[in-house]
Amino acid sequence: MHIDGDAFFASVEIAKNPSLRGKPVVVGKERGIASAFSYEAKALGITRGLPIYQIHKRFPQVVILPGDYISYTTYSEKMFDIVRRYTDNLEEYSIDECFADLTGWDKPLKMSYEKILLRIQNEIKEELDISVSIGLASTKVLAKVASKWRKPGGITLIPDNLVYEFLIKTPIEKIWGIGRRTSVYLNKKGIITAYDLAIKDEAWVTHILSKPYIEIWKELNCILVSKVDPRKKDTYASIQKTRTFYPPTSNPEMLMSQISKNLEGACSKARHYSLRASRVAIFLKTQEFRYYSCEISLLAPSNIPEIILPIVRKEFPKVFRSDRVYRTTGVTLRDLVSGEMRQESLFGEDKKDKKFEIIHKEVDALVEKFGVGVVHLASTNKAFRKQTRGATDTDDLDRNLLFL
DNA sequence: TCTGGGGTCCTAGGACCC
DNA sequence: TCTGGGGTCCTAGGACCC
Repeated sequence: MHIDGDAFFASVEIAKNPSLRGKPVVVGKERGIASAFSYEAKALGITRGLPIYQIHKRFPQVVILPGDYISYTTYSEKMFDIVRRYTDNLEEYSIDECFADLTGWDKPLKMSYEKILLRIQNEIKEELDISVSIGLASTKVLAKVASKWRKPGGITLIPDNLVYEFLIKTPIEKIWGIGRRTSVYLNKKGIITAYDLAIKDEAWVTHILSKPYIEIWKELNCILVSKVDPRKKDTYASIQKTRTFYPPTSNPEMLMSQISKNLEGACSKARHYSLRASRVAIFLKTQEFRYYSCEISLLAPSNIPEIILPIVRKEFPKVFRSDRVYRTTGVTLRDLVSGEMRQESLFGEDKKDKKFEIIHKEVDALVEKFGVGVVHLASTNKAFRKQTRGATDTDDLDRNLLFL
């Protein structure tokens, strides 16, 4: 089974404040683009990623709200708990989607599968006042096709013997895991619908496509590749912080300062989860949306920006060129290891690390209490100043900054 | 669509080793 | 050295997802 919240963020906003029901609602004010919208807003022609200022101008009647991620998380957890009344084998796929394995539960529950889906959908509606669409099939890829079949509020079962009848009506680009690039590629090979792919033989598929797509092909043919995985995800493989700024710039100090801010943010999150990065990647994105990146191995895993920043600064010229104009910077911490640091270093950098660790314990507490940015690296200062419209260099003096 | 932010997984090719 | 064959590790980047 795959459950998908209908216009989830907007639905939660309406559940929180029912006077919004029936109105076009858009969430994403704080990001400057529409990240979710109600069906009424969709009917006006609003699409994902549409800039908020344009929505404001073109559709003044639209209610524009900032995202309230704490509420979304609460609703999400409640939704999953309702599903868990029927099976423990539930995989939380994203904030508004989950997979659950109902195999065999029809007998003990003394209900048909369809009845179970209906019950789940009703309980979510009654208790949370939000609508979901549900799909049921032999594999995750097919269950996703099913849940998308009729939105909002749909329930769709795809038994194995009817799979091809659904796939023949499904354009290949609608399949989970097949994006724009692969669709274009497959179209050129004569594959237009999901059915066209499903009926190819394995030799053809392995010759033409790589591993993830071979798995999709199997799942389209009811061969289960990806099991429902109920393990709660409690850690990260990587932590990324990025920021787009306006206007775009070629100024290396400005860019380094943005990277410094990215790094501080990423390290702060890593410390929160007791994770340390063994590698760190930085990237610059140009006006033309071209990425330039590089990756660096650290001598010892760290989550201390003061330790990592000098290393990053040394690598910065690898990605920077003064004749390019950049709009976004980003930092990714990877190869994260969890737990306390223990390893004694040969050259005693860990002593320095430990000192900063003590400082950061205090700084993290201050940030917790007073908000992001109350204490930050001097190297990040330019990036913070950038946020204030019309700021000038003399603002530094007004801010009465303390330097560590 | 002039396009935000946070993730995951996979592959090609180079460096290096025996 | 004008070089065979097999393997691992690392990095950049592609593609996709929500």
